[in-house]
Amino acid sequence: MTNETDPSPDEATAPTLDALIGERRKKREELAARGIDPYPSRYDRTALADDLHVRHAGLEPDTRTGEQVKLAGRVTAVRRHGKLSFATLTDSSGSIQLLLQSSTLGDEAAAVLDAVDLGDWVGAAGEVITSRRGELSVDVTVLTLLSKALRPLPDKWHGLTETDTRYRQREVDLLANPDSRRVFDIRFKAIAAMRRHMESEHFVEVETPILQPQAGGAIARPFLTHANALDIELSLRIAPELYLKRLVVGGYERVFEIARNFRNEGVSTRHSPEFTALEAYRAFGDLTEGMDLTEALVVAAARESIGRFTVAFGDEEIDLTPPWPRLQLLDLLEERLGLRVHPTDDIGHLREVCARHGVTPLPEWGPGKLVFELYDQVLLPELLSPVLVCGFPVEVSPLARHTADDPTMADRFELCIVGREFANGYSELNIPEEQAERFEVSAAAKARGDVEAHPADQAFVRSLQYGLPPTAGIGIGIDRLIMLLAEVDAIRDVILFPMLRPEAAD
RNA sequence: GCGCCCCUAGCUCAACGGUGGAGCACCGGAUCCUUAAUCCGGAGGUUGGGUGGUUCGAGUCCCCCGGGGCGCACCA
Repeated sequence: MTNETDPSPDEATAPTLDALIGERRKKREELAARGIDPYPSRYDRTALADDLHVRHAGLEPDTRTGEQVKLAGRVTAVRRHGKLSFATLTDSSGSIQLLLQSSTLGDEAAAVLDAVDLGDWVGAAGEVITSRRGELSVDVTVLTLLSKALRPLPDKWHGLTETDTRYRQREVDLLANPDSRRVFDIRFKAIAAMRRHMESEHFVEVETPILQPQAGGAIARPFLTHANALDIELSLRIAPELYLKRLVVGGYERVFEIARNFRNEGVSTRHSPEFTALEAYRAFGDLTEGMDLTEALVVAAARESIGRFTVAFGDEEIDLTPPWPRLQLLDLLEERLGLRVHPTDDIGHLREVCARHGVTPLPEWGPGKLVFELYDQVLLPELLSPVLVCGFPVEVSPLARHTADDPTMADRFELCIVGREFANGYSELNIPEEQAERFEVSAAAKARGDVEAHPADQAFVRSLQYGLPPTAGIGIGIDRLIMLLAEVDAIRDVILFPMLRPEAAD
């Protein structure tokens, strides 16, 4: 059975990665053999790296502060010089240099230093000093291993570039690539800022169903799933809108949800099947309050995530400083096209205008959709600075209230920046009969095979019959907003764990 | 869905169709103020997978499969 040419697993033909992991495992066992626990249960840190830089800025070289601190973080660099070593410790706040002298280090700490690898979590206790070259450091007397990293980290200088691995192993991306960390810091600061703003405006943050019997509130294809207990088909929500408005009916006059939405559609640089939107509803308001709130939220997000109101977009510099112009869609189109269009225009004429501007009309498009497409394909891409575009055709706004003096137009706005839509809002349609009629129209389209037509939602219509007060509603695309603020051009770069095909089993 | 491109050591990258290399990381040694430390030595490879094809010869050219990226279409 034994074949002499077959290498045994222990020999040097084992894969290199296994060898590297084996090396680190060996060091861990050696420490354990000396009675050092490689996985202690806790460490009482007293300072963060960045605190020390702030508190001890501008010290002369070779200063001893007398301040004793205990730091904890990952070892991200080691420079050994015989009896003197330097290491870089990185924690959530930043990095600081550790200075380790064999003369002042205890036996145990010296053993830890010998066995420490890049990526290990350590605790470092000692005095805050500056080195002879003037770098703020901690003169370590006790070095404690907090957790051994068995797998080697990516290149300390080049980091991790392969996008596949960056997305699949985001934790490695985050610890190896400072820019990745920067993007997500912006994301979560911006979301926190928006949440604080909503709270200061007395909005209540609520949770509505993600698993819904019928996905509504937007025009999109849902993901489908099955509930075993009830033996029913369910959809993952495409928007929280209908449930949030039902809460306004129920007396929550100001509600919002930071909602993960799911749309079973194309994946691209700007589309993720799973994305986040902030939706908010404010009773007694109309379009004006919706625009005020949208502007305030984006401004708060920018101020508290990046600390400025200018962002780069390609070669352009975009200024987000409020107030933003609020302009009528039909006026903007008139200016851009050189003629005034309206949903009551002859459909043949509108098709011709579309064709003239490079918009190919589909046969099922009504006049409102034609006007909307002129906006979407011709006007929108040219709106680089923030603009609140007001007044959209009712035909493409099935949940919005129609304008007082024009039944074919809705009191709806979109926020446009860098040629993209960032937010959408309207005065909510609260007349039950009118909502029911609009549902009938779209349900008929659905019955004809339009998979994206909005389904009729009787529970929602019944809710409106109890009375929805005049209400302003908005939705802000969080992922795209973060892309704008962080100046990245792939939506996957602002989503921690984007949807990918499963890794191969091997 | 369609088109184009990418996949080489743990990481970052080289290699005209002609013996698969380097830097970092790793291992051994030297080094008491370094900071992408340095110096000496060493080890590390099924070139994403294919007992598919062409060729005297394939990491390289062709085909199939897998994964990813970008562009177009749908969508926010």
